[in-house]
Amino acid sequence: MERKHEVSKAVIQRLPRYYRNICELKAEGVQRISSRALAERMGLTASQIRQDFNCFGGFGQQGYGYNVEKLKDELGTILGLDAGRTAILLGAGNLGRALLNNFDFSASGFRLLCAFDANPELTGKSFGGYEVRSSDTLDAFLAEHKPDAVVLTIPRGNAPEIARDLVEHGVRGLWNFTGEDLHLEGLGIPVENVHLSDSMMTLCHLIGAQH
Amino acid sequence: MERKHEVSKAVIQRLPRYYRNICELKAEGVQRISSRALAERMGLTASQIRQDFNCFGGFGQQGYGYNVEKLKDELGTILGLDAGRTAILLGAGNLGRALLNNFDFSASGFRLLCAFDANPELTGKSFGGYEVRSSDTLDAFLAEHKPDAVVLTIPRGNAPEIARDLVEHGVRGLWNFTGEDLHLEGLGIPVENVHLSDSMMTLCHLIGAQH
DNA sequence: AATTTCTTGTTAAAATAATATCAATACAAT
DNA sequence: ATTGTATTGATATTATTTTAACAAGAAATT
Repeated sequence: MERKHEVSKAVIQRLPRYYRNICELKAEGVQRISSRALAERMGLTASQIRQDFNCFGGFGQQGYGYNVEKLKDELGTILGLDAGRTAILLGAGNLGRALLNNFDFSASGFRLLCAFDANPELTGKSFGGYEVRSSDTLDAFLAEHKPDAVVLTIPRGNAPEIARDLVEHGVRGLWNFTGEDLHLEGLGIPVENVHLSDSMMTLCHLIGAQH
Repeated sequence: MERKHEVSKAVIQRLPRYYRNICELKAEGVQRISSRALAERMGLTASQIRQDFNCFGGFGQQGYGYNVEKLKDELGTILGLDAGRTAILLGAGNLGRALLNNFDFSASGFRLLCAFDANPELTGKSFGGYEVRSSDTLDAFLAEHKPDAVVLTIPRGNAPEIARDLVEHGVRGLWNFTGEDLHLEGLGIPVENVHLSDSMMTLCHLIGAQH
């Protein structure tokens, strides 16, 4: 369960995909699976799967494979999905509201507390069951509820300053949709910079690179 | 300009980020930039940037650096943004409509032609200026307009069958939001499987791994 | 109970990716 | 013009990641 050295970013980024596939297997009623079968399903090598899992201590059994139920729990714990983390959303524009209305935060390990927006017309309204509050009340809220993460859906521009301010108020992670890459690793604060267009551009390139 | 060997996936996936930063530099009025300055800005090493660019033939100049305008054009061409690719969107549910209304397809190299949905109530309506047509007319449309890519925003379930069918009708790439990973590399068809939740789960883990 | 078949965890090897180094050369300054 | 400075592209080195190999051990079979 305890990691020996530091686990590489490459491994970490494969964890959600493992988790997804294991959840699917469980839903399909599968009770056990071998690294080989999982590899075939996911398009990886069995070796890589075993080595990845072993970064966190082996939870398989020789001659048997991996118990799906146990594996799901282990991966969930490693991902911290059961750690009861909380988050708020900052910026209830089009993108922010789309997330509020449609994204399942709890499935990603976060309880979303509420949203904030500077536009007074939005104050008091709700989207997806989440209340939008005035940005004026943000600092007080942070001090009182100490959310772990902030979903940044504000327009770009002063995102870096706002991010720094949030971190100074105790925020421990950012899910950044502003389009402006934020780098707070120096402060030890993880940031996930989301750029939907990147994958579409990659696709554009790969279509051209065909044949 | 011509690549020597096969360019690795790691390099390809950095291209959109390079392109973004170069666009920002151009917007800032910067006319030239050295690999060192760009590295500092992006949090990479100068060596990596030079090696990445050189995968496609060096477009820098010794003692000078890279001309921002030229670099933008080169990266744009490599990404195929100027190749005039076309796409359609399949599935005008919440997510599909959010994309139609808000996503800038042209900035990612695609001209979106229209959307399709099986729900007759949506037929004829428009979102973000894109018309929703009946799924019944899809095959005829594919045959006539031969779009390069399909944005898959249908519910999961029969996504694999639909994907295969699209490919048989000439579609050359998929931007897949169904939640079910598709693997058509065997057919030589690139697929970008999008899982927004993956980055949020990664963040959840990283917050727990702090200190 | 003995034997065979699986399958893991671990170690070793190979492949890949990132970084450092440096000669070549363009620009800038004098 | 000459010298000094800056910076690339290429090569070499180092680090990381992936894959392969295999002993150890569990389950299934006879």
